[in-house]
Amino acid sequence: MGVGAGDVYAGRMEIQGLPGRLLDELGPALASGEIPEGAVLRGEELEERFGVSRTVVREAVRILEGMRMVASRRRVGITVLPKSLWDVFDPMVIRWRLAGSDRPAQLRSLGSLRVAVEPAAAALAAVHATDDDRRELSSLAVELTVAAREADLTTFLGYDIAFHALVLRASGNEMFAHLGDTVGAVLTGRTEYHLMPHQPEQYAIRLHREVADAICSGHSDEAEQAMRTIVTGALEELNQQLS
Amino acid sequence: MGVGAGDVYAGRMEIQGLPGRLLDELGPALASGEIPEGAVLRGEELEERFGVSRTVVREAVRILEGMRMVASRRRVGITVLPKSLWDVFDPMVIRWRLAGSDRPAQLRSLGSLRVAVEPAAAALAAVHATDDDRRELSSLAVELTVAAREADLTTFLGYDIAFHALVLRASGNEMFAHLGDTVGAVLTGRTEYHLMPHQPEQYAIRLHREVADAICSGHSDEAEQAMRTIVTGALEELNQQLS
DNA sequence: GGAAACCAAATCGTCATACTTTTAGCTCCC
DNA sequence: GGGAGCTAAAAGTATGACGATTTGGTTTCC
Repeated sequence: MGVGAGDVYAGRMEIQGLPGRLLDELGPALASGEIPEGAVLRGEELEERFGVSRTVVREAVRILEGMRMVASRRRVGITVLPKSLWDVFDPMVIRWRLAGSDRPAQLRSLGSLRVAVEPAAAALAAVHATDDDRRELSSLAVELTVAAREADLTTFLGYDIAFHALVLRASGNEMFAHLGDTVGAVLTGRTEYHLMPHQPEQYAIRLHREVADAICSGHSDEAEQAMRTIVTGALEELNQQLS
Repeated sequence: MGVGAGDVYAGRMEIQGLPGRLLDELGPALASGEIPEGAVLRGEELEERFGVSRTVVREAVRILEGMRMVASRRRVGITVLPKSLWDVFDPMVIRWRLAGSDRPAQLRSLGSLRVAVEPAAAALAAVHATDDDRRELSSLAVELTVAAREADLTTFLGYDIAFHALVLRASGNEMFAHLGDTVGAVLTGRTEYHLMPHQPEQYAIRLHREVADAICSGHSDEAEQAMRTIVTGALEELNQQLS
């Protein structure tokens, strides 16, 4: 059912166990700047602070190290690296930053990224989408329209996310496809923060149907243009609302 | 000296110690498909195979888990997740894939990504670049030209990487900036595999100077167009060479 | 004979501890 | 004052023990 294949691994997106819970504390603290760049933590300190064993702390720190958020050095401790080095494409990092104080910066960055990527993805999708993709896309465009008419924000959000994720996936480019979740996070964040527009909704909806139609009929340029209008519009609204 | 700030942390891109060495073995093995999707490893097995302790294996596995390449489950073992779930933006994953059997796919994906992102970055850079950025860019364009004329491939590669990284950084978008290393990896991979063109070189060089000039004089559209020509050209050549 | 409940083994998860290695920073000597 | 060497602090690694959980077979009851 639904969009993706491989639900076998669903819900496995988070790190499990105690290290996971530690990350849920540390990640946001780092992203919010509560623990600032350059700060130095000691493993033992973390053990005490969170009441977990060395093993757990070390594994959590290793993961943060994998995201290039910290570096652990002997005789020094665990240093918080400058944000410019962080793996800003890592879904966890994105979520943490969206939840924290640099949500505006994160939303702006993601907005520009969407403007760059989604039109290209739409163009590729018009060429590479499978028949199933095209069917699903049409269907989503319709359900999107219905949900919008009924002003059902939650349902609408779900379909909107699914729509954009599908376009990205249908592009046939694995890297674009991977941005599906990221875009989903943006859309969710936007809704949560009531940054959704009310007026231009209708226009945006029509553009979504346009994208779907263009992709279905293989019109690359058209799909690209319509998608570009959607995402540039979203970015402009964003910049406006973040004043 | 040179491009970036913060050389304090230079060379800290790799995971340190035994877990790092384990990753150097496991990562490529996973990326190449030598250990296929769905395969199940046992921690103890890895301990023996690499002659390291549980601690080390667990930390390495945690990192792989952070990249969503594997999932560890009780009573089951360490399962290799489908490639579609891998954090395909993680620099390590990219390097492993570029070194392994799906280099072609990886290069194609990255090629498309560049086509989407770099023109947008160039356009933004024309607006947001600092004076220093602009000076550096001009200078790089010149050195690029010189190195090309002297047919010094290694030097040329270095400047080329620096050039594209600088444009991405000067865009003022942290996510674009972060793709600098990635693009660098592509360019390096392309050179290593003798996928560099010989004939259109001159044209490409001129385009680089055009990009630099446009950015320096704040001509967004011009910069975007010239950059688009560069990257679409690169992508076409790539597709051709990978037949 | 089949289905539901149960049990046991396998494997990861966590903890505690001991030992090793690295290295920042101090001391002491020249 | 500067450099060689010492010291101690912190992470890195190894190991043993136990806990938690999931799977899959086995038993039991209808």
